[in-house]
Order: sequence, then structure tokens, then C-alpha cells
Amino acid sequence: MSHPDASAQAPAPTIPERPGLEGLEERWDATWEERGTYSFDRSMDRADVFSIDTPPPTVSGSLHVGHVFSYTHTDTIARYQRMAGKEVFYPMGWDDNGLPTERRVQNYFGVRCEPSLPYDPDFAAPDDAGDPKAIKKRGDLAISRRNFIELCHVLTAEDEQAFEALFRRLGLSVDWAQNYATIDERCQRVSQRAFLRNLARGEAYQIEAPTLWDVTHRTAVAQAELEDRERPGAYHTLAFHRPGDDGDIHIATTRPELLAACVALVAHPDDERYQPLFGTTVTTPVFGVDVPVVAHELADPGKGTGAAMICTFGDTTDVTWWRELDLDVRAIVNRAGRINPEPPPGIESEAGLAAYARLAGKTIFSAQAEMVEMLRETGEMIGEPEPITHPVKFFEKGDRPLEIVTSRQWYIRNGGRDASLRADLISRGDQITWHPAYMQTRYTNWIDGLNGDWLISRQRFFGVPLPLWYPLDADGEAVHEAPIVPDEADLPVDPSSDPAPGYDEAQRGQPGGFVGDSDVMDTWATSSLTPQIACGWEEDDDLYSRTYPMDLRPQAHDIIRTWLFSTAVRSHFEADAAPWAHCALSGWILDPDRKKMSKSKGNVVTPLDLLDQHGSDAVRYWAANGRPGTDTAFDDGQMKIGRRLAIKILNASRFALGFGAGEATPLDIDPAAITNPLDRAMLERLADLVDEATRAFDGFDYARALERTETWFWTFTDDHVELVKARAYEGDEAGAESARHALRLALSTLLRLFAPFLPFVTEEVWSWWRGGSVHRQPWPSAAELRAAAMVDGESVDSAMAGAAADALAEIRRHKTTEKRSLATPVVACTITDTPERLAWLRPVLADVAAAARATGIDLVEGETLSAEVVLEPVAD
RNA sequence: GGGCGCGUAGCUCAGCUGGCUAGAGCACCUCCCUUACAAGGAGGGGGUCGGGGGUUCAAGUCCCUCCGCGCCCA
Repeated sequence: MSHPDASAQAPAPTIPERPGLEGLEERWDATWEERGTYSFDRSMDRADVFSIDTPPPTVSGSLHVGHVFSYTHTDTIARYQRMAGKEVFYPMGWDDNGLPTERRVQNYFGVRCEPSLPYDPDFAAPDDAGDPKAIKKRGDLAISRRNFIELCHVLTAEDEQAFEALFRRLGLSVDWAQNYATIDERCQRVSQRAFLRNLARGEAYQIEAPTLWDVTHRTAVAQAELEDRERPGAYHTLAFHRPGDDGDIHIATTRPELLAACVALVAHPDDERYQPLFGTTVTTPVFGVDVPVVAHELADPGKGTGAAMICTFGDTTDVTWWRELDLDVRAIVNRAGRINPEPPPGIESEAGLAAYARLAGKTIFSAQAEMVEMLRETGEMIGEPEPITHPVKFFEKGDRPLEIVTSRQWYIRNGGRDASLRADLISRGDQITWHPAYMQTRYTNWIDGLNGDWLISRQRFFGVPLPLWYPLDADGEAVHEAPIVPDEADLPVDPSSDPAPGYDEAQRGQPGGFVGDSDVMDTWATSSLTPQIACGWEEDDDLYSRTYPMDLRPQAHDIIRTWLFSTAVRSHFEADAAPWAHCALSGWILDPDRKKMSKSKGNVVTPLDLLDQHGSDAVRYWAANGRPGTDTAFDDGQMKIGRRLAIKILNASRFALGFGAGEATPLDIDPAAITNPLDRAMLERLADLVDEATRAFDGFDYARALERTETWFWTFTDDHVELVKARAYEGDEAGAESARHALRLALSTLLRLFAPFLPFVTEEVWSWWRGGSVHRQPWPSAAELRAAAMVDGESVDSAMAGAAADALAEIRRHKTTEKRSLATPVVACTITDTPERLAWLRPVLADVAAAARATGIDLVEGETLSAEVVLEPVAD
């Protein structure tokens, strides 16, 4: 069964006198919506479906040129697959989950999320929303998490509409009935259900451990969210004391403020300077704490003095040392990024306690200054701090260096601690075809470099809550080892406002009662489930069976480590399968200075302006020229060329359809009428083009398909159209009909080849003379074209078309060189060429002569192509 | 420091498993209103394919090395 848009009757032709591009976007978007041109037909079998795991754009913010770029790539593939016979499942999602939205909602409404508050069903958005002055006056309103999330929906709904409008304008062939939003009820349900199943199977676990911590956002962050930034710092050389009078050991550190947290000194086992000291004890400066000297390969003999202090915890290496060397914990930094008021165990001397008191409560920054001051006072700092620049770990959305604090967090296994899972996930990569192929290396490398499991709990509000409660013992302490889980049928739940199963809300926080887990899940813990969400996992079995695993994941290459990898993890656990057959990694848009375009650099062009200025087809043309995986320069010159191409298609179509138009009967294409050798040679070449474009698209190389089609089309208009023009207008009946039917067949083919790239102009022209939507037509068939080019089972040599074009070009060259109009009649002409090429030329010579305005052309055998041309004398 | 990618005309880029004199578009110069299109057409100039070395009958293409740029990870 085919889509109704495919089979509609061809109308009587209506060809505008002066066709134009203006207004095509609005008109055709409305028509497609009305006809359901892109709606998914869920009666199709899995084998006939092509399903796309569309990236949900972050709704808090705006779409930029990069979105236009990469979403167009996917759309060209979607449109090709649809025409190639697949029913395309092409949903859109909105990513409204997470920090960016949270911040906007806080600021816009002047509210603060307080997860301990109960849900207030009567809460209404503050009247002074969007008025910063009024909000500042009244202060932030504390509201429950569920109320907070409701406000997020209010704000994101507006953005979602604007995003949809832009994507429609761009011509994405998305089925807008398949939308989802990562914070909507369905996504929360899927996300919580997947977590519960991970938990039940032992793939999710909680542990109290040192954790990377962002002190600004007061949340734990995962390895995938880290980035290194170069920051100024300084090596401070500190003197540790050996027992008795054995002298000092000097160590260099960039974080002297953590001296109070020092639990050991470390050096490389092969470092001869320190070998005698391993196993001995030294005393820390200022605090006078005894710490062991230990050996570990991660200590770098070339750095500083070769010895380093291990603090709990200054960086991830400290964590490794602490774990592998079984050291004490002496934590001094709290979750607000300040020094704890109470001294850690081990600081006992009066002087040590007094020194610690000077640090207590200070920020990291001022603690460092204070510490340096104390070291100076005691003379235990050697020389002056030596300024350096070094990489410091940051949360990618944070602006203060990460600290490490010990806290209880939830994790999902991802191979970071398990070699066999790691190997399984790496080999999942082999079940996916990567476009371009080298991107798989990044996936493999990322997994290889993992150093821990995936931390998914976040101490934030606007996310999917962890669906967990904990019983409280008789003292009112949470029993974390015995989490209470909801029934799947009750999902989604919010433990901060829903009571734990088997308990009454009144028991919340009471000894013997329960407490809800107040954490939410990492955004990626939801977006890693987009295939499950979009395909209706455990929600719509029928849809799921027809769409999952999906065919294509398109995405940007910078989130292979996050989105792509985490999706692979979830699918591995949930379906024991790779989530998709293909993934296509798009590049970035660079500005003309070859820098990545970004808002902060102020070089972003708004997409709507671009679409207004150049037209959607023209912008799509530019985007589709960006090859898969390749960064592409922003270039409005390319958009102008795209616009010119679209106009050329209108005009060429007007010519090709001009014969017999105006009559009340539809224009037909009768292959039997195509008898002229030049027409047949053209169709042979067109068949080659179809083969090439098809091959390119099958390899997801849309850019190549476009480039070949475009080149062919310009040659077609410059050469073939000029060569057949006279015959089409005034040739004998058979010759004229052959030209006209061949032109229509070529046009029908070209419109379909261009349709994935230029959906508006091709649909416009299609509507002049054909029924239904071009976007539901079958992809052109090279075999049909070759069949149409045959007469009595014989085909012609396509080289005839080239010979004719070359001969015509030779005559044109003479006219141009003599500065005459191309319309100048030729009174005598002799063409010399090889016997082989003359044989090609002979059957099509009449068209060449007519196009050259020559009364006749003589042929002479020779070595190479040349022409002697006598033009009509210039009139006096 | 490790991994990946890139470097071809002034600009943006094609050039696939090595094979005619290295291509396209834009820009530039000259010419042409020709009944689809002047938002067009015909022609022209412009490149030691980042440097060096190697394999080969043959290298922009394969190998090594160096230089420069970008990204990812330490």
C-alpha cells in the first residue's frame, strides 16, 4: 500500500508566467501538514521502516545555524529513504530537562526549588514573572519540586513552539505528531522504569565515595561532564620534617590550602632520592601531623621535587592513591567549597588546632592566602611561589574548579570498573555503521579511558527524580542500604511529594517512617533513552516492534562520549542490542575565521534571518554541501548559489513543460515517443547519475548526491536543452515529440533527485503538472531510464551527448572569440575529429547545426577536435 | 604527552579502491539581450596539490618524516 500522496491523479498543467520562490515555505508547510505527507504509517513492518533517533535540541536557549546545518543533513536522508520506499519514523524531541532550564525558570519567575516542600496543587505562577525589579524586591519564592517542574513546562512550551516553527520553515519532514519532551510524563516514566530495571539487575548501585563536586551548583558531576581548562597557579615548595634531626623533605604543591588534609607523601618507586624514605613517617609543616611516605607509579619524578603530598582530596589522582594505598581520610573541604569548621582527625597539637582555626570557614581562595601566610610565619615555605599555568578540572557548565567531596551517589555500570562490560560495549560499536567510519575510534577511545562508572545522581531539581525512598530507623536515620522502590505501574513518581509505598504521607521524616531521595537523575540518564522513549518501549509494544532498534542516530561528534555512549549503554542493558544500525556524526559550523561559531563569541547568525534572506531551499543547499563529519565554514555565498539553483529549476521546468501546456489534458511521459538518439543518449547519462546519487545516499553521503545532481543539471540546461530547443519547437512531429517527452522524463527524474535537498521548489514544480507530493514519489530508477532510452531493445552510446556538446562548444568558442552574439548564423562550418567521435556525432548532427544556427556542418576525419567556422558578416 | 581529522586556484571545497593535460563554484577579466532563465549565457587568466624522503612503469591519492591548523582525551 502506498501513501495517498503518492498516487494522486496528475492535473491539467498550470505553469506560471513568472515563477518565483517567494512564499513557497508557508504554502507547502501548510499543505504537507494538511495532507499528512510526513505522517508515519504504523501499519508497516519493521523491514519497511526507517526510524531516526533525532537529537532533541535544548529548549532553553535558541536554535543556531549549527542546528540548521545538521538537522538538514538528517532530513535529506529521511527524504531519500522515504522516496526509496521506506516508511520513515522521524519524531522530534525537546530537551528541556536540566540546568539551563532550571536557571532560566529561577530567574524568570523568581522562585527557588525546595524539594522538601510538599506539592501545592493551587500554586500559580507569580504575576511579576519576567520583572526582575519586582522579583528582587520580594525575594525568591520557595516552591516544591513538582511545582517547579510545572513552571519549567510553562516556560519551555513557548520555546518549543518557536523551535517547531523554525524547523517547519526549514522544511524538516518530521512527523510532528510524534513529539516528546525529556521532562514530560512519558519520559519520566521511561527514565524511572529503566533505572528500576537497572537496579533490579544490579546495573545500578549506590556507594559512598569521593565524588567530583561542583561547588557553585552544589551537585556531583560525571566524568563525561568534565573539561580541563588552563588556569594560572603556583608551585609552593613546602618543608616536611623527618624524625629527629634527619632534615626536611621538600615537596611542591599547587594547593597548599589542602595541607591540613594531607595523609601521606608519595614518590615514584624507582626514584632513588626517596627510596630510603619509603615506609618511614614525616611530619607536616604547620599542623605537625605524622604522615607515611609511600611509593606509587603515578608519582612523577620529573614534577616539582619528585615527591608530592596526598590530600583527601585534591584531585582524582589523590583518590586513586587513597584507594590503592589504603590511606586515611582527612577531609577539610565541604560541599559549599569552604573549609570545614571542625578540624579533621589527626590534627591534635595546640599549634595545629590554632592554625586550623584560622582556615575554618574560609573559601578555597582565601584559605590558600591564609595558609601561605602561616607557612611564611613558620618558615616552612621554601622560597617564593613559582607561577605556572596548568590544566584544572571544571564541570563543563561550571565556572569554579571542581572539588572532591565524599558523598553517597548512585551509579550505573558503564565498563569503567569492569573489563568484560567494557569489551562488550566496545564491540557494540562494531554493530553500528559509523558515518564517517573514523568516528568509531572516538567511541572506542572514550570507553578505553573510562576510570569509573557513570554517576547519575544529581543534587538538582529540574530533572527526573530518582524513584526511591529510604526507611527511617528508630533514630530517624535513613537506612540507605534498603531503598524502597515503587511499582512500575505507579510511575512516574516524585519521592519528594509522593509517599513511599506502604507508608502514609504523615510518616515522612518521622522515626520509623520514610524519606524520599531528593536527587534527580543526570540529564543524560534520560536522553540516553531517546530510542526507548521515541519507539514506545513498554508503552506501545506495537510501535516498538516496528521501530526499534532504530536505523539512524544523527548527532554532533562532540557528544560521542555522552549521548552516543550512554545510549549504547542503556540499549546494551535493556535490549542486548546496539540502539541503531547507523550513526551519522555531523561537523560544526565555523565562522569565516575558522573558529567554532558560538554565542559567546558573538558571531552567531540567527537562523530565521537566514531563511528569510535566502529562502529555505537555499540555506538547505548550503547545509547539504557539508559532508558528513566535516566542519564547514559559514558561507552565505553558497546560499546565494543555492537560491540561483532553485530559480534555475523553476525556469528550466517552465521551458521543459511549455510544450502542450495550456491544454486541458495532463502532460504525459511516453517512453515509446523517445526515439531521437540525442534524447536517448541524454537519458543514458541520466541513468548513470541516478546510479551515482543512489549509491551516495545509500552510503549516507548526501553531499555527494547533491554535488553530482547539481553538476549534471547545469550541464543538462547548458547543453542538452540548447541542443534540442529548435527541434522541440519546430522539428518534425516525431522529433519534437521525442524531445518533449525526454525533457519531461528528465525533469521528473531531476525533481525527484533534488527533492531531498530543495523540498519547496521541487514540490512547487511537481504541483504544476503531476499529482500528489514529490516527496512521496518513488526514487528514480536507473533501469527505467535505460529502458526508456531503448528502441527495439537497442540502446545508444551515451558518448553521443558528449560529442554533440563538444562540437557545439567549439562553434560557440569561435563566436565568442570573434565577439559575436551566440545567435549569429553560421554560413559554413567544418568539424574535424577522430573517426570514433565523428561516428558519435553523425546521428546528432542536425541538433548541433540547429543550435549553432548553421545551415549545415561538414565532417572531416583528423587527430583532434577542431572547427572551422564562417560567420555571417557583420551588417553595416 | 596520546588519539583522530585537516592542509589542493585569492575564497569555499570535489578529486572514491594510485592511471589521459589536477577539477567545480564564487571572485576576477573579455564578450553576448539568444523566444525557460541577464537572479542568464559563452569564453579566459589563475595551482611546484603544506615541506622533505620513499614505494611504483605511474603518487594529489600509498608508506615514513617534519611543519602548520582544529578537535577529543590525559
